[in-house]
Amino acid sequence: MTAGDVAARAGVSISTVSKALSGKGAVRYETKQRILAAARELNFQTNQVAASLFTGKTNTIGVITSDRFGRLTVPVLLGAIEALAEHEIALVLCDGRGDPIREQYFVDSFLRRRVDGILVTGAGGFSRDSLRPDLPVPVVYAMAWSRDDRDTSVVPDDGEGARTAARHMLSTGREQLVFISGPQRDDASRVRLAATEEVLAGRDLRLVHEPLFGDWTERWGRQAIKQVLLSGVAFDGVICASDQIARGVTEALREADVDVPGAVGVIGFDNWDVMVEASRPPLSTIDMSLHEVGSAAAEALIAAIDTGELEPGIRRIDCQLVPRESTSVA
Amino acid sequence: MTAGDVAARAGVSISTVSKALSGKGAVRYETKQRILAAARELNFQTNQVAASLFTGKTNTIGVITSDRFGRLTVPVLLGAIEALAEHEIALVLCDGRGDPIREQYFVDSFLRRRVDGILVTGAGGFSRDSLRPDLPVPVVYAMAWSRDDRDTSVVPDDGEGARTAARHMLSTGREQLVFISGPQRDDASRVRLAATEEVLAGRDLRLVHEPLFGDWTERWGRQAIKQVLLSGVAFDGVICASDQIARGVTEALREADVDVPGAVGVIGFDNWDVMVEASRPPLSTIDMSLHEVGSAAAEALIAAIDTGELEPGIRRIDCQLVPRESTSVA
DNA sequence: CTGAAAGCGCTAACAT
DNA sequence: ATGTTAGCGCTTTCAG
Repeated sequence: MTAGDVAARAGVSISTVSKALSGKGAVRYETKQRILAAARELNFQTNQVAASLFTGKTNTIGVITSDRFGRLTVPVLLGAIEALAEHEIALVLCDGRGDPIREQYFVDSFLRRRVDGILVTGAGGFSRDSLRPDLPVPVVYAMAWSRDDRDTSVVPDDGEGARTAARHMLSTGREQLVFISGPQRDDASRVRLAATEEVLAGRDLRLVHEPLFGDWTERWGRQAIKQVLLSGVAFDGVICASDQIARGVTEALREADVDVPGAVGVIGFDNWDVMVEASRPPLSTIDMSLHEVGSAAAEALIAAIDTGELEPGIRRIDCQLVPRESTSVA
Repeated sequence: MTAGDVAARAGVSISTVSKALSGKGAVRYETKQRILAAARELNFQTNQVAASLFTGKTNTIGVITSDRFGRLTVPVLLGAIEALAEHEIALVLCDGRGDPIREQYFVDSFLRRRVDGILVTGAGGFSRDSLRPDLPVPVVYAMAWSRDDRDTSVVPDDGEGARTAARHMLSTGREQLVFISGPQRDDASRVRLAATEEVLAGRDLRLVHEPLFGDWTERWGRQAIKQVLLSGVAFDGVICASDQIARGVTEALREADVDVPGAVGVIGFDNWDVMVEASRPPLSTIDMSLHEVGSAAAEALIAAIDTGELEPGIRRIDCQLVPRESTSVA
């Protein structure tokens, strides 16, 4: 089933078929109808492989993920898929598992497939090595930014998100704040702490308890807040660097008969539906706009493919405050 | 950068380069080394597009998902990716959103791209319409099975999983069982209930409370078990059709001072780490072997591509009992 | 063992 | 407005 078959059936030449189907050449209306009809009858679908060989464009981009589609990666991917779909660009996916050897292998495979560009996604809150210098196609990093500043990366604006969270606490009248996060070594922890302290400092305030670093788990959230309760320090708000931690905190407070949000407000980070909605009360949180991170990264890639221009540096996407009951005021 | 450049540099013809690089023709050792060296120096990567045009194979399969990479789809996809990667097959992904029009559009796009096969994934526990009759490439359905019995589908063996759960309850000495599930209209609910009742019947037992149907949420789990507690019926085990429900149940029992697993055992379904581990106590559950569902579906597709043979019908993959504290016996 | 030649199915100048 | 032609970069007979 080739354009030749359609041509024969419509009684025209192959190039006329090409013009009619692509809409790019001048073809008489009537002829075009005849060709379209023939194509439909034969169930003809243009062979994109052949077209790509000629044009040099595959309308395909390669995506290499390093964290096995973690919870954060999936929305990013969906945002990218959606943006790409609008440009009729497909995406071939592979799982680098954060292993540079595997990554290089897949990059080669992408190059052989002549993808038009490469998108690299990773877990949030981490930087990563550049994929490879001198790649013949544009590359954009999403979530995990490249440490090479000639590369282009798109990430959520973590710092601003954390500042928004802190401001929200203050604006709901809470000034005795506690900060609980994941591992101290994670960039996300440090950035969010710094942002929190910055906002407090702007009001001549400080955290009432030294920042608590642990894991990104509910269990740690429970444990950390118990520690704070035991310390006896007075507090009326808890800023958590993830929804899982916030849920653990909320649960432990509930069990200690501390009223949330009455006595203590709690805010999380992520807007992860499962955590946020199942929590009692539902959690206020910061949404990282992951979908938009993905679509912005894809748009940048598409633009780079079209124009050859790719602005280097890190682009930060705004986070959104999502207020729910855990910080509401009576 | 083409095979011609490599040929020139190595002082041989293009066809010799092709043979040397593909390893398919007879080339003198020494010549081959020279060609390999030239290719390396020029950073040459075979143009797969051109190769595909000739061979008619793209080593690519199309994946169309209907539930936007839900929690269940991701592991399936990873299983498939892994299996495909071993055969150097790439996967192009698109998101049908369960919309037949979109799906047909993407199928056409796959056909134009000359994918070698199509994998259709969906949410678990549902059947779905066949993609399209008379597709020129093999199609395999994963998780959501096709209602057309000429199609090939791979799904977790839900029924057997539920029977395993019920048997586990009995074997840990619990006979007064309650069953809590999601919506009654979902196949998953009905299959799991039937399986549970079947196992009980085999021991001349029945559920001590009529089965409870609601949503797949923690909230529903809490609410349902409260209802059971209020009814005053004596029970020593709760079979939940999802981990989220099980977590809600466990939480509510804890708050009602019912000891789990001492007084009541609780088992879930899914083995969703976040739910299962954060629960107090950690949940026993049924693992649906999603990774294997994905890899089995991919293997079937690969075999079909190679041989043209695709055994129709529904293949069920075994589920695994994962015992944890919520059903342990002292 | 190596090379010349004929396409794979399409697109885009360039004629007509 | 339509057709002719010359490739895109590769693989694979088929000669030498």
